[in-house]
Amino acid sequence: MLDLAPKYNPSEVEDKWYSYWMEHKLFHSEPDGREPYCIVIPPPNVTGVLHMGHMLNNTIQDILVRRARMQGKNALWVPGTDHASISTETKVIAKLASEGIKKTDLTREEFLKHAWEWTEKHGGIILQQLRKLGASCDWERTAFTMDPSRSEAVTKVFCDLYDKGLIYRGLRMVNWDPQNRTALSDDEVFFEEEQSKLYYLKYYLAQEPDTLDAPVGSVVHTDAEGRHYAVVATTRPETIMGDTAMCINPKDPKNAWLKGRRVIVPLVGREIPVIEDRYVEIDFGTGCLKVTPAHDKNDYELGKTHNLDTIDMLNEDGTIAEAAGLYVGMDRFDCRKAISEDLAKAGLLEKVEDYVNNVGLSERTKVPIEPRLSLQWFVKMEHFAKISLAPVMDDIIRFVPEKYKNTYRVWLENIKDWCISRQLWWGHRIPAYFYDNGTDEEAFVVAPTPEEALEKAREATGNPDMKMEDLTQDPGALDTWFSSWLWPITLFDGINNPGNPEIDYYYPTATLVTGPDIIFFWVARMIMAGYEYVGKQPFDNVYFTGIVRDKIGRKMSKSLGNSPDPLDLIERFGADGVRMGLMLAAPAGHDIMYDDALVEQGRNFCNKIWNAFRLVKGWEVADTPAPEASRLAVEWFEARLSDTLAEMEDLMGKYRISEALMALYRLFWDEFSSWYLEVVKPAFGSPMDRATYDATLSFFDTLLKMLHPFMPFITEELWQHLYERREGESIMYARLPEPGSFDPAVLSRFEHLKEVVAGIRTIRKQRQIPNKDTLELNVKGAHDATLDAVISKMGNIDVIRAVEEKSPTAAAFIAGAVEYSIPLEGNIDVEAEIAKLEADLKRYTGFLAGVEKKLSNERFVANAPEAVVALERKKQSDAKEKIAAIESALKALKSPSSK
RNA sequence: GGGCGAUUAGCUCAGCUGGUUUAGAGCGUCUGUCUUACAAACAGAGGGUCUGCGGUUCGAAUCCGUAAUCGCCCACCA
Repeated sequence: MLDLAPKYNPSEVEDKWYSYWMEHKLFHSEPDGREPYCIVIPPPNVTGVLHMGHMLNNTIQDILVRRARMQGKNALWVPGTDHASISTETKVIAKLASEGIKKTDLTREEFLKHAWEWTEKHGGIILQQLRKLGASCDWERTAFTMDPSRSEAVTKVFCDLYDKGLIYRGLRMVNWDPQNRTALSDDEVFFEEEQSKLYYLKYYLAQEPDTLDAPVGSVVHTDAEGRHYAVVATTRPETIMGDTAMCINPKDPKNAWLKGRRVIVPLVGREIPVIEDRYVEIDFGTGCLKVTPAHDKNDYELGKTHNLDTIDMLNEDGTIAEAAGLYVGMDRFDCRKAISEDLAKAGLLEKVEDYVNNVGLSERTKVPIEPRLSLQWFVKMEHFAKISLAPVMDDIIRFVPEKYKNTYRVWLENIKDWCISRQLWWGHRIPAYFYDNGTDEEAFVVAPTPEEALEKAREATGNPDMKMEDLTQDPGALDTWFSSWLWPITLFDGINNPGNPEIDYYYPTATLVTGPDIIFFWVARMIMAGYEYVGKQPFDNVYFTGIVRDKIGRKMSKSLGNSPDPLDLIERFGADGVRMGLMLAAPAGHDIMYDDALVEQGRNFCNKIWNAFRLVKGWEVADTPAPEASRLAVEWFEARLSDTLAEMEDLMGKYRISEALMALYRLFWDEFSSWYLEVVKPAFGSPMDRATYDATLSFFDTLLKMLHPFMPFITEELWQHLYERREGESIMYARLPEPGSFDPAVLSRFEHLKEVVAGIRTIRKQRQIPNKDTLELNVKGAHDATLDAVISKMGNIDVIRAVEEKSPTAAAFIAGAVEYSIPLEGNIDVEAEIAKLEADLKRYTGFLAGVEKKLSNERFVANAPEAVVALERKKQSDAKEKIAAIESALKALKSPSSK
């Protein structure tokens, strides 16, 4: 016996093989004459650590890449990381804060120094972790979204889009994150339900009329002194300092008495007009709306329509600004509390109700966002929407699962301009230069370098003496996604150096594997950039993974502590086991409920493969003729292998990876180990004939190749034991065989055989007959003797005899329409046998009745396709035969002679 | 408020354009077995009428309608 441990020990082989692959540069790819197959990694955050989502996502990518490689394609998987502007900057600020340093105390350069240090310290950990998983990335190509080549491209694209009129700068209502003090795009805001309050505030009339001429239906509020007021319901009383109007619906009878009047903002004392707009819902609250154009999107629109003043009363950190006049410097939420108390004291608060509303939160910091009017940079999206819709709808880019096409379409059809500027330092700096000391917001030029900017500024101003010091670069950085959307292009230098051999060869990439949560952020935008800058789709297929949840369906999160550490799992179950376990449970687009039981199954499978190999390699070989049973098993398994190869090809083409893996799992475990190996296994101590041995090794070889994309380490290890091979060779580059043709009858015959053997085993078990004891098998009916040699071996049968009638003392079972029986010493339990047969009889009679009902229906026979009718007739005759066999068995049992 | 998707064995899922057996798999369960590759295993068994209702059809898990439940996306009415 070969010296292999009885259990597979992953830790002994994983690092060894990963080093081997690296040492021989087996992951590296260069353009050549072969068909390319390229995947670009969705770059994880540079300072991130590996979590279960990455495990799933990267396992899928590795499977696809390894499979392509084994199909003879030039496979390339490009790794890299994302600078993750907001996320990283937030982390750096937190780290500095812990050292007592405030961002505002630092210059831009100082801050960036800290950020780079942080990036270098934590950066790339995640890529190291991916190696543990077995990821076959071409590490020589590791990229970073903020390295010089990528940065140059980003700047270039910004300038180009600006020149094309697709980027503009404008004053807009944007989502403002007061913690990070930056603008966010709409996609970076998520909404959460919050228990809040609805405050009803009193707005007194500015001028008390002598007589109030209120129309019918008016709801007029009058206080104890007879003064009139309107009531406004708001969730944000702290914004009243920014009120510049009150708005009613022109068709609202309740508030018609307010038309044309002016009211006084409570506490503030400012007079504001009552305006009318159909935007106001008559039935919400009191039908009166306070209008704060500087701090609400809809109010801003109202302000524009009605020419209202705008009072910006919040600072960028969310505290109350000078312009408010009151509560200056107080935090917005403290102010809400204070103001509601003050309003109550002043008798200006009518009532407070509990209210559930949706609050927009910053995706990164989770703080409530503040709609804020500010000057930002935007990408016009109409053009991009136009060029990117059709390719997905027409399946030039195939989405798996397909349902996301819809999501994509709806988003593009309602697209809004993309706010790309962030008031952050960590990121690509906006290449815009102001030349008027910041006094004129319009006085800027956009250029890739300061030198070119100066040139342009001189031209624009007609002042040839302008100096570099007169230019001020926009302090802002670009949205991270403004670099990510170029990823598949910039990895091959397709912006700086268009038409170069690499971009021509690898682009469009084959498949993008990512989560549906970034379909808008990233997938859609890559498609846009792809068409704009290369004129082609960035990828042919997009595979959307699900979310990894815990076994009761909760998202994995740090706070719940329900997220296992991937490296710990790899330690405990082996990388192959973890990969296998995850993949078994992960159909495309389905969330996966993670449970250790899954990876245990994966580990067990590794062990099964390992032990099957130990068995095979432990055999002695002799030049003897092959036994009949072995010959038949080889013929059968060859067919079975081809069958599964074809099935897997089909499933993988549809990205049904978990099903493909399951097919393979069953092939290896049930068919190969439980049947094939058991049939060909020589008696203890006996050698095996060479023909069967060679066939078995060749089967094993094919199985390892089929398994390799899913389980790279164990397959490489065993493949090495299987053959002598030269240093540098690897199963990674072995060719996956094409499915051969086979006779389906070979498979169906073997399936029947399994039924017969199972029948024999059941009888053995029921009667507690040891496997060692040989038995005689009697056959009544049209038995196909082709596989008798196998039946004999697997059932430990010494004689197979055709009989006219079953012996009265034989235990019987029916397989197909053949009655098999095993003569036994002593009496059989006639009652039990009869009961079992009668249950069968009932079942088949019922089945036959169903079939015959169909066949006797003239309309069925007339309307159904011929093949279907023929099939029903076949079912009918099969059932009849079976029933006849059962009845004859019953009759024999019931006849007095058997008692 | 709008849209999309789901509901099949204890659990996780297949079942593609309606007809291949009155529905399949893996895991789990139950019963035997330490049978020299593997107890992380072997052998055997049980388990669902396809969420409810209605319809179309010769025929429905599969198509249509409807109700319920769940999930996701978009919008965000103060």
